[in-house]
Amino acid sequence: MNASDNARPASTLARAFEVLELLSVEHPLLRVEDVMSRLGHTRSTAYRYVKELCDAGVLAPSSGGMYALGPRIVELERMLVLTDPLYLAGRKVLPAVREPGSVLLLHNLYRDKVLCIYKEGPDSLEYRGESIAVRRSRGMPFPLFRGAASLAMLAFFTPHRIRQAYLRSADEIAQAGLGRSWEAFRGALAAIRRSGYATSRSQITPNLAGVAVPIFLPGEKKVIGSLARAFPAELLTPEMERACLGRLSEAAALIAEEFVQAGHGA
Amino acid sequence: MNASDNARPASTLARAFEVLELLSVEHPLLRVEDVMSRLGHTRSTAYRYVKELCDAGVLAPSSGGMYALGPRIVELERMLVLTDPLYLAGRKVLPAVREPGSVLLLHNLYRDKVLCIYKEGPDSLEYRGESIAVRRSRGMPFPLFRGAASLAMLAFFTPHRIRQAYLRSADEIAQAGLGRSWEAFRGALAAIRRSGYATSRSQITPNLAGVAVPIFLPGEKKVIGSLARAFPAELLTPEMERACLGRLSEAAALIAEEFVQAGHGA
DNA sequence: TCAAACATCCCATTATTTAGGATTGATGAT
DNA sequence: ATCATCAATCCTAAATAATGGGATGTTTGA
Repeated sequence: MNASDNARPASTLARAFEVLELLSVEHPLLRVEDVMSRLGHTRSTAYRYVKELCDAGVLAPSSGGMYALGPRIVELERMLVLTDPLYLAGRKVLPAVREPGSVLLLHNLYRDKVLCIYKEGPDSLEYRGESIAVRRSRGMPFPLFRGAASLAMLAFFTPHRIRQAYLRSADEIAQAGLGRSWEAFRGALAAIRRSGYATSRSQITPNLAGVAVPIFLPGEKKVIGSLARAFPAELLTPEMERACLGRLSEAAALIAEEFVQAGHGA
Repeated sequence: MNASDNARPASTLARAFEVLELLSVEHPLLRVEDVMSRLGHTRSTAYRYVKELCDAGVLAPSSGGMYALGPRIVELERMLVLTDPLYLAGRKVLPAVREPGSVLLLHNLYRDKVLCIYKEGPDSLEYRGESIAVRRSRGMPFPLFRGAASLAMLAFFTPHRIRQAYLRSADEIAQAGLGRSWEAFRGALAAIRRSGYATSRSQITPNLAGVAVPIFLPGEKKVIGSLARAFPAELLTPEMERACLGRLSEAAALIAEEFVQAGHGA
């Protein structure tokens, strides 16, 4: 859809950060050759980027000319764990409000992605003797258009930003079943806003469903995240949705309250 | 000692990363004003750095013109937890070899700092009814010249790198009690190499002592980290040191073995 | 000792960053 | 609503740093 798709990022910093995008859980090591071929840099430039990222500590030489993520990441993540108001609020509130056997998930916005930042509960749900793994955990990114946790935030974007998102990702939105037209999409989100919560079934993991509510700052207005509960898909009846909603909303309000307090800590 | 201390870093990437250095656990928020005043940038430049770091996801706007660390950090740290061979090796080996009530710590090199990357055991040690907190945990950085975990790595640097470290940090080394001269420092490290392990007492936390061994790649040679055990200072007698050493060395060898396997995983 | 792979250095050319002020955009109080 | 205040972006010529291509060091392992 977009004409200029693989255009060079404008700034040096952005180009350097592209190097980190080459890494993934499946391929945690990279060679300078990769930087050259995949990003179209010359040898000198590739080595310079890699060196500077190493100097910054976000990349580190491994063995045999390979590079991996560096220790600065670990240091920074520790700061985040000790200071991020949303994470701290979740950590404080969720253990107390969680019902035994259930799984609660806290999510964050991340440009046009959604990031899971906290999971409270077991790593799998039991249903009829089967065990369904809840793969989400801190640090996992998700698409903005799939899953209850994402929709609960998306629906409360400003109208302008919703429009932007549609224009950029109409095809992805259609694929996710959110509507094949702007009208349909708009309608789907309006429905979420009216009911105050979002649901999804098997959108990301088969047999797994979710109910999610947005988390607002106490002064109503901006969404700072979403709180979701995971269910075995067959268990999530409309009655269950409503039963669950009250507790989730309460918890979301508590989190928002704690968020404000933690945020003032510095 | 160094003449040109607060010289401008050469590259824009390095300058941009300086912004992240302004953040700490105590001050997790920064204003653009801070970037201007503390790093000596103009308004435009400060805003541009902040914007580009936000675009990269390592910084994120908070409220009221403040900025905090961003979600990309969390995403990257997750990759590290799932792929870092040293961390994975520690996680696999240490729970099994740890004696009840003891605390084992795994450390990493990080340019000229040392980073704790894994703790196995309780958050505090009990001794004579008192509870001594072991503050180390994943992500905490430590100076290269203090603490057993650091010394166990430092001593096995190449002679050239040891010399470099001395030239750059003679004063810090003297303060840490590692010797007031090059000869003394060299001697202290030689002693550690001969015995194969390092100890420290109350160097970082009062009443806390440590014994640490380096972790070598199986093909002898490069240090990839260190394994330490924390003790109440009064408990760490010379006999205890020796008793502890065998177990630590064994564990270090196991970690090295696992490290190689994990490293080949990709 | 040598070869092979890995990494850095060099430097004229080119493209990006920079400063500084004007402009636009958000927020909140009156 | 309207204005005042702060936050953030936009604009330009001049200053500065990034770039590429090849030569040159540096490890590593036979």
